[in-house]
Amino acid sequence: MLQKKILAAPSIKRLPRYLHIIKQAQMDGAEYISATTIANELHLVSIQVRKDLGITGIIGKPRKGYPILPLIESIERFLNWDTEKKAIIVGAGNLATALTGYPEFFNHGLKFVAAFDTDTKKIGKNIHGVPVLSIKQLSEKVSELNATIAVLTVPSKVAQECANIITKSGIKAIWNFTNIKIKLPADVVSQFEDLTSGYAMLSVKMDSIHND
Amino acid sequence: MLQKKILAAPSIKRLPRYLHIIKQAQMDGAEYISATTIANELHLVSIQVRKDLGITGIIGKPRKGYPILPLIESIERFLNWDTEKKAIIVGAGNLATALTGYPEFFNHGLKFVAAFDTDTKKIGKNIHGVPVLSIKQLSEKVSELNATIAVLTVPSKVAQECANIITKSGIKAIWNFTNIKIKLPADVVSQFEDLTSGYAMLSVKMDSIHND
DNA sequence: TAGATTGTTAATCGATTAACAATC
DNA sequence: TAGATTGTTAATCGATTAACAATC
Repeated sequence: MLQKKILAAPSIKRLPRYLHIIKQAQMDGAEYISATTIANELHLVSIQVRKDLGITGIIGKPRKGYPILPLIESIERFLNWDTEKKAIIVGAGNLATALTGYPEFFNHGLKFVAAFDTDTKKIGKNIHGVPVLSIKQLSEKVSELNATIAVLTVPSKVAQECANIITKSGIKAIWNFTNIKIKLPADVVSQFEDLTSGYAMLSVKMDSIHND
Repeated sequence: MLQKKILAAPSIKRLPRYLHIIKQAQMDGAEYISATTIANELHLVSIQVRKDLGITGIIGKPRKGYPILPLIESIERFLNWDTEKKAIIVGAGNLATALTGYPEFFNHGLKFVAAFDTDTKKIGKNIHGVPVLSIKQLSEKVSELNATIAVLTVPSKVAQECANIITKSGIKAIWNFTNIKIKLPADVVSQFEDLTSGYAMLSVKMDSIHND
């Protein structure tokens, strides 16, 4: 199998933003887009965009830029956004409702197939068409539905406990929205999403303006 | 005024995680906490924690670590989490419901005072005790309520338009949850929160496991 | 005391940016 | 042609990590 090239984490995080700009250009009827155009839109420098897009292997044309169609395909392939991935969401609260209703995920292959909760008031209902089930059914349903990703949106107190249930079910990827760094077996990957870190950044930026 | 020291963005983003661990230790009755303890909990190396905590100016004790009480105070002061900040939320959808109901923000000085929307079905109601008002009232209410932060959770199509309304109201800090890089006057700070970048990271991590 | 831990200075590592020839 | 843009190699910058004396 062809070894996929390695890209630095900051570069990977920028790719979705590039993709968004490129798709907009496509909808505007463009066939090519230059690194300069993308960079200007995102307040970056063009050399950074050029370097990041190097991973795609798509050859740009001098004076025109990159051909949009293969560029989109290549970025989506790199991100594995070209294949459907079935996800469960553990904790059927407000954040789960926000995430299941966010169209960007669905558009990029992430399909929520079930939500799990302990609250009997929630079980049996559904959020954005996703059925809410008892957490006791998790393992059974994961096998049945072939889910490969678990999104964790439970209160932090039960985060580790839920993570254990998830890993027992055979799921190897956890998107963790709790503020707990959960302990996982070595073969399980996870992405820690910390909303308070963004708030910290904003607070510090606000303060620094006054101290210039 | 004493010039506040500058800390790199990655360090600032780690501070909330440290704070969380330190507060847990405090609740467990500890008076001191070492960089080693924090690092182990977060799967980091102790030198990194030590370096980051250097910004606080709190002097640690050899063999014991840092005194918890002043350490917490100092981190909170650095992040400006020790003062109340009034925020409005623009777009009263699912994400707004999740954010206004997230206790971590409230605990760190972020108080939502009003939500704004264009949907007449939402206007007049409230989300987690926060009144939903017409976006037409935004400017007036910002002055009246002394809000200093706007959290932007509207559909991307209207993101720039809403940002314009926000900046006209005099607000100088925008926490942007849309996937649009909005254009802002130079004196307005913003924090761009991109949920798809986390999804990109998770997808790539999942893929790399199989290609080892 | 021995040894765990701190704080600081230096070294390393990795990401960003610069330089520039090649191209259409 | 002139000039905007690419792709690649080299230089710079900044964050992380290492080293180590000081301390309790």
